[in-house]
Amino acid sequence: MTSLAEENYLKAIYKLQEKHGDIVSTSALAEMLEINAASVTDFIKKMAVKKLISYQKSKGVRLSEQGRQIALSIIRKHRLWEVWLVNKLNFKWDEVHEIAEQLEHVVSNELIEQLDEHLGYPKTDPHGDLIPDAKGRFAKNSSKPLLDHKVGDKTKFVGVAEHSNSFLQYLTKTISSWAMNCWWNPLRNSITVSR
Amino acid sequence: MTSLAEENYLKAIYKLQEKHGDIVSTSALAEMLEINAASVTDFIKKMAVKKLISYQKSKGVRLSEQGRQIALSIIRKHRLWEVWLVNKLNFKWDEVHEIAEQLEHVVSNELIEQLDEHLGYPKTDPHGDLIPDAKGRFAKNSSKPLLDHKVGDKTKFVGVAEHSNSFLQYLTKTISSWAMNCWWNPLRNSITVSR
DNA sequence: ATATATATTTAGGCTCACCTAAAATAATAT
DNA sequence: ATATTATTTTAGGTGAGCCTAAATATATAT
Ligand SMILES: [Mn+2]
Ligand SMILES: [Mn+2]
Ligand SMILES: [Mn+2]
Ligand SMILES: [Mn+2]
Repeated sequence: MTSLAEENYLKAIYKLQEKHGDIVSTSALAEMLEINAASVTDFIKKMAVKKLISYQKSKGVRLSEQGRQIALSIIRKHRLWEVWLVNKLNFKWDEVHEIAEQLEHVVSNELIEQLDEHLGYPKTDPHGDLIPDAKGRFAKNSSKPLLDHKVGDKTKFVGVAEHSNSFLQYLTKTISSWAMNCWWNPLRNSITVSR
Repeated sequence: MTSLAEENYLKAIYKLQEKHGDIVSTSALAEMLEINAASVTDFIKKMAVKKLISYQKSKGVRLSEQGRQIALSIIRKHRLWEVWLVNKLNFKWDEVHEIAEQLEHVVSNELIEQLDEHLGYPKTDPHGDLIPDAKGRFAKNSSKPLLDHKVGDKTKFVGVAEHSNSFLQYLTKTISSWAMNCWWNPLRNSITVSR
């Protein structure tokens, strides 16, 4: 069984691999998890023994295939719960992350598959992030960054790359409805759109 | 903040007080929680310091008002989640307890109040147990044990006092629908009914 | 009342997941 | 190439929540 701490490490490593390429440093992990670097070194050594990651001393870590699958299952749960909170319980998109951080650790395959059905098999979460399927596969994403569009282009807003509550609240205030025409946003590179 | 372990202790103490009166013994608690009695002694001493319970050495424990309120909030969450699992996710009544045991520990008042609304403010859970409101108050219960009825009486089945999965599955097989006429059950005292 | 059985507490220890301080290693600047 | 700085690891330690074995207190039987 994988512990709460392990799940959080796996998710953090996954996200850092996504953003900054293959290998993840101790300090990057420590910063993301808000855990002391010495503790991180300790913990990743144990995770390596369990084959959740590969670890090269003083170099960094990378998810094993097993570790990657677990990380994806956590991300799947997180995003499905966010959809539920927004679509069924009427939460705003800036109110769901902390709650989903807790719900993502509930263990039950039946639960998550029933939830998926209940929600109508959504492909993306309220922030536009793709939801992996039960086997960890993503649908392909046809969205493009807002900066790839010219002024005057008509396009559909589907999600954000920046997830801070303050930015989400800013967008909510600035933009009146979810599906709408887009315009240039002062915060560079923070909105993605699709045709 | 109250930890997962504390929440489980509080809930167990509450249930034992309900059933066997005021004061709860170390061994009863140890048995219910499947934790060694020595560990329980240790833990309840700390809970007493935090004023969650009162504790008299070698006598037993009793919930403080604060402890009782926390216990009730856990029970409220447990039962609301069970309603959700059955009514919205199509689980059977014998499949929800273990999942609710996890969900009951998720912390968010907004979440639980939204959930309550989403479910239409149910008064009872799928097993007929009353759901306390946000302030820990129960509606009054007009149901009566099946044994208080005579053969031939017409009555409405509303819930069970015995919660084991095997018994729930037995009932599901034996009784075809949720609202129905009742008859004597071989398992004494295990069904409650109301007019 | 005394012996026996049962329940409870004390004492000492363990694992998990964290910490700080110091040492070692790697990266960067001169 | 050497000094300085930043990163990573090692060493030692902590608290939460559990354990077993032994000691003590309580209940029951004779
Ligand atoms: Mn999120
Ligand atoms: Mn999201
Ligand atoms: Mn239950
Ligand atoms: Mn129930």
